Amino acid sequence: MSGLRELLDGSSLEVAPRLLGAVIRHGAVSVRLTEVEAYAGEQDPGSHAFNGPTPRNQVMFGPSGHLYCYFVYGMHVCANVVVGPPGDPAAVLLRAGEVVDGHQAALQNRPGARHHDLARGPARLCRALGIGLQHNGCDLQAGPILLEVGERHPDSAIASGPRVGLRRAPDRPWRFWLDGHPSVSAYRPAAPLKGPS
DNA sequence: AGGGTGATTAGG
DNA sequence: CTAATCACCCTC
Repeated sequence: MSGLRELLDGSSLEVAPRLLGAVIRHGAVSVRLTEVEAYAGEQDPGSHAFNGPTPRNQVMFGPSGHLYCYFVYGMHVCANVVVGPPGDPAAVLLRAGEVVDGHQAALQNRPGARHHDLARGPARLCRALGIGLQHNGCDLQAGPILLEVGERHPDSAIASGPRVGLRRAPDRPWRFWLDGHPSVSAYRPAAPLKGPS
């Protein structure tokens, strides 16, 4: 019945592109995912779980299909879908999407935003959906945040490239997006490491 | 192009 | 305890 388990079956690298077109919903607001990034847990220097379990990342070590939310840069919340079996802290970061329902409510969460900017960027996506730290660990099959299977996209519609904003492992092309979609966030390389120039 | 903001983490 | 870092957004 729930195609959700099939959707989330496999490594984060397999699941990430498959999540494009899926819908994440909270209350009145529904967002169709257009951009995601894969994180490979303890094998991935760019992952929050690279150095093993900590209080913050413990949700990623749990079962798949739950939401991992974290607070960053003093003001922003971002959200991941946990994938992989318990003990394997893999996840997919929800980077951007298009609001397909609840436009009015989303606009209240992000006053003044243009339609294609409402959920353009991981922190904006959470803001538009009203996702906060209180939703960390939420079961996406039970709510209040829900993940729903969406339309399938052919591989030819999906582009990939380097992940955004990482200083560690910036070369892995583990970011996936629907090619040409206006809600896809702009790529910015991370600031260079401090040191001799 | 630059600043804001504060939790989280590793290290002494 | 301290200091560096940070999967970002906004305004200039």
